[in-house]
Amino acid sequence: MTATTRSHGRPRSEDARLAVLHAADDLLVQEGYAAMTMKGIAERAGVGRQTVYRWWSSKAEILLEASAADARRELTRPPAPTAHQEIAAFLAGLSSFLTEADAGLAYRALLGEAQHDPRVADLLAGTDVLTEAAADVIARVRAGGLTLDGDDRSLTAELVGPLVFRILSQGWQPTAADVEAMTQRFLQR
Amino acid sequence: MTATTRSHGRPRSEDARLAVLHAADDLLVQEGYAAMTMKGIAERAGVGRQTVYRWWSSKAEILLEASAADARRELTRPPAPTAHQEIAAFLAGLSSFLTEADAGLAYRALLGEAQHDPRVADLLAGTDVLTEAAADVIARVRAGGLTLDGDDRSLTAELVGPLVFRILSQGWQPTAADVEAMTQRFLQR
Amino acid sequence: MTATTRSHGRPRSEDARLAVLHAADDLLVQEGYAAMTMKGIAERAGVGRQTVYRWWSSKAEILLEASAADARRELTRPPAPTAHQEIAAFLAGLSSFLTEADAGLAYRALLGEAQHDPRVADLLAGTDVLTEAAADVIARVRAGGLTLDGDDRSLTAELVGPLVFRILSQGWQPTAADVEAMTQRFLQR
Amino acid sequence: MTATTRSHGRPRSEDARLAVLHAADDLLVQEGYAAMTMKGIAERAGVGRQTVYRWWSSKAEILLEASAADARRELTRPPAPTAHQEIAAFLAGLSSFLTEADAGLAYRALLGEAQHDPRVADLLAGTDVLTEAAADVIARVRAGGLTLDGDDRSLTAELVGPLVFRILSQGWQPTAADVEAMTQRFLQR
DNA sequence: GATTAATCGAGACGGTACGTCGCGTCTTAGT
DNA sequence: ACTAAGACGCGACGTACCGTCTCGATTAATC
Repeated sequence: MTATTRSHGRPRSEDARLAVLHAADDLLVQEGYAAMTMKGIAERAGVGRQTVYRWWSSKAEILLEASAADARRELTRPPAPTAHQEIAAFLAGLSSFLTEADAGLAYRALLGEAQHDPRVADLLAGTDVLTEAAADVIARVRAGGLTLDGDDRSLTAELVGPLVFRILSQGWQPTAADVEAMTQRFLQR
Repeated sequence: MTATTRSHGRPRSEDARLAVLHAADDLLVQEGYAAMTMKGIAERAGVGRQTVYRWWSSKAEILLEASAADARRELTRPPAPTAHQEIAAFLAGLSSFLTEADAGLAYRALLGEAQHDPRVADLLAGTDVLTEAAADVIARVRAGGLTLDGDDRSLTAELVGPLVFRILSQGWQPTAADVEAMTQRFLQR
Repeated sequence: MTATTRSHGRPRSEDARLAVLHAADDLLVQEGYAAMTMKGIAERAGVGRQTVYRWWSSKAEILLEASAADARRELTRPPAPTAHQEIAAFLAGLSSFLTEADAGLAYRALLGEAQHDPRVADLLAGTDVLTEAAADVIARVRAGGLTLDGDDRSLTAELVGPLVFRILSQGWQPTAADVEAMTQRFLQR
Repeated sequence: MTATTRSHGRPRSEDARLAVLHAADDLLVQEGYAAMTMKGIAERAGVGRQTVYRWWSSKAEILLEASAADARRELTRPPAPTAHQEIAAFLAGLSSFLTEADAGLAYRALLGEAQHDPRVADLLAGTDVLTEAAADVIARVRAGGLTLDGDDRSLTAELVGPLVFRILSQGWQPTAADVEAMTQRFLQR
C-alpha cells in the first residue's frame, strides 16, 4: 500500500521521527506539559522545526504516536485464572498507569487537551487505548464463562469510569484496598 | 473580613469584576478555549490588563468564578418522589450539562487544564461542583430510605464516572434510553 | 503638535529607541549587512522584537534614522575661502564618507536596498542626505560670486554622480589627485 | 578547456540552464526582487534545486548571466554621424534601459546587491556592462575626431554618473529635454 | 549491448529569520 | 488606591528560504 506511493525524493528519516517522539516524551515527563512546545521538541530532538510540522500537525499527534504503544503495553496484563483476579489486576494496572507511568501522563495530557481542542477530541475518539484495554479485559472475562449484561461500551465505562474520574478530578491515589473494593463492586452485578 | 481592611483609596470596581467574568465566559463559548486569553478577556471586558491580574492569578480562576454558580444551579434538581427518578433526573441533567451548557463547557475546560497544570488541579480538587452535586443526590436518595453501601466518594464516582468518562473521551451524546439504563445499573446494587 | 496626541498608557522608551539605533549601526559595521536582521537588532539592543516592529516597519527605516544625523554631520564642511577649495573639500569628504565612514556604509546599504524595494526607494527619495549636502555646497559657491549655469538638481548630480558611480560600481578608492582632477573638471564650465 | 575535461557521464542540460535563466528573469520582472529566491527559481524552472546550486553559486551569478547579454545589446547603439548625436542617443538609451528594460532592472538589482555583499561587488567590478558601453561610445566619439581630455575611466563616469545617480537615488525619469541638456553639458569641455 | 558515471527531478534534512501573538510587568494620566 | 491604556522584555507560533543530502531515473561515453 505504501509501495504504491513510492516516489522520488529523499525518504523520510526514521532517526528524525524517533528523535521527535523521544524528545516530546522526555519534555513532558521532565519539564512538564507547558515546556513541551513544538520549538522545544524540535530543538531537543536536534531536528529542524519544519521537519516536525511536516509530519505532525499538533503536539497532540506527536504525543499520541509517542505514547500509544507504551500505553497499550502497560495496560495489557497476562491472563489471570479468575475473573476477580483479571479485573483486580487490570484496575491496579490502570491506577498505576494514570498516576505513575510516563505513558499515563501523556494519556491524561491528551484527554485534557481534547477538552479544549475538538481536533484532539476527534483524534482521541478514534483510538482510545484505555477503552480498548478495558474491552479486552471484558472480553477475556466473558470468555472465562462469566455473564455480564450490558453492551461493551457501557461495561468498559463502568469498569474504568469511576476510577478515572476520581483520578482526573481529585488527583486520587487509590490504595490496594480501594482497588479490591472497586473490583467487588464491578463484579457484583 | 474585607470590611475590616477598609482602606482609603478607590474601592474595587464591581463593574470591572462582572465585565471580566462575562468576557471570559463569552470568549470560551463563542470563540473557543484558545481565544480565551488574558489579553482577550481584558480587551473584551473593556478593562485594563493589570486589573485582571490584580484580582485573578490565572485564567482558571476566572473561569471557575465565572462558571461555578451557574454549574451549581444547573446541576441541582428539585427533589423527586422516588430514588429512581432522582438518579435519572440527575444523570440526564449531568449529560446535558456536559454536552450543551456553557457552564459545562467551562467545567470541561477546567478539568482539561487540570491535567496539564498542577495549580489548576489543586483548585479543582478543592471545589469540584460535579462531585458535590452527585453527593447531594446520594444523600437525598439515602434520606429517602434507600440503602446504598459504600462510602460517599466511591458512590459519587460510580454514579458520575461512567457517564463522564464516555463524554470526555469519546464525545458521547447519551440518549434518554442510555440514561435510563445507567440509572438501573446504578440502583442495581 | 505631539502634545495634542498626549494619550494614556506607558510612554515610549527613549532608552529602547536609542538601543535599537545603536544596535543596528553596530551590527552593520561589525557584522555586515546580512547580519543586520530584525531579530539580531532586537537581541543586541536587549529589546523585545515587538518593540522594534512597533516603531519601525523595516530595517531600512532603522538604518535611515540611525545614520541620517551622522551622515549630515559628516558631509558638512566649514566654509572655505574659494570655490575651488569648497568643491575639493566636499568631494574629499564625500569620498571618505562613502568608503570609510559608518554612516557612509549605511547610506550605501540604503541606496542598495532601494534598488530592490520600492518602499525603501520612496524613503530615500524623500530625504537624500547626499543630494542635500551637495546642494548646500552649490549654494555656497554661488553665494561666493561664481556663476554656474544649470538647475540645482542637475548641478548636484554632476558634482556627486561621477564619484558616486565609480565607488558604487567599481569600488573605487579616489586619491587626492583624483579629487583635484574632479574638482577642476566640475569648475571648468 | 572544458573540452579537455570531457568526461563520460550525463552532460549538462542546456534546457535546464536556459530554464533557470528565464525563471530568474521572469521572477525579478513579474514578482519583484524579494520573490527571486533560489527555491522559487528552481521551482519555476521545473528544475531540481541541486541543479541550480551545481552551476551557480548565488542569485547574483544567475542574474548576471541572465541579463548581461541583453544589457549589452540594449546599451549598444548604431554609430551616429555626429558626436552630439552619439552621446544623446547613448544617454537616451541608458535612461530607458535603467527605468524600463528588464535587463536594466537586473542591473540595478545587481548594483544594489553589490552594496551589501562584497562577493557581488567583485563580480560586478569585473564586468560592468554599463561602463563598457560608455567606454565604447567615448572611443567612437574620439575616433570621430573630437578631443576629450581625461582618462577613459573618468570620462565614462562623467558621462553616465550624473544620470545614473539621479535615477538610483531619486527614481528620476529623464525627459528628452533633460537628455539634450546633459548631452550639451558633457560636450561642453 | 552492458557498464559506468555524472546529471536530472524531487523532496526531506538541520537551520535561522520572518512577522505576529500572548505572556506578565511596568509606567503613564485620570477618577 | 484603583482604573484604562498601552509600551516593555520575553518567547512560542507556523512559514519561508537557506544550502545540503539522499533517492530513483536519465543519458552519454567507455568497455
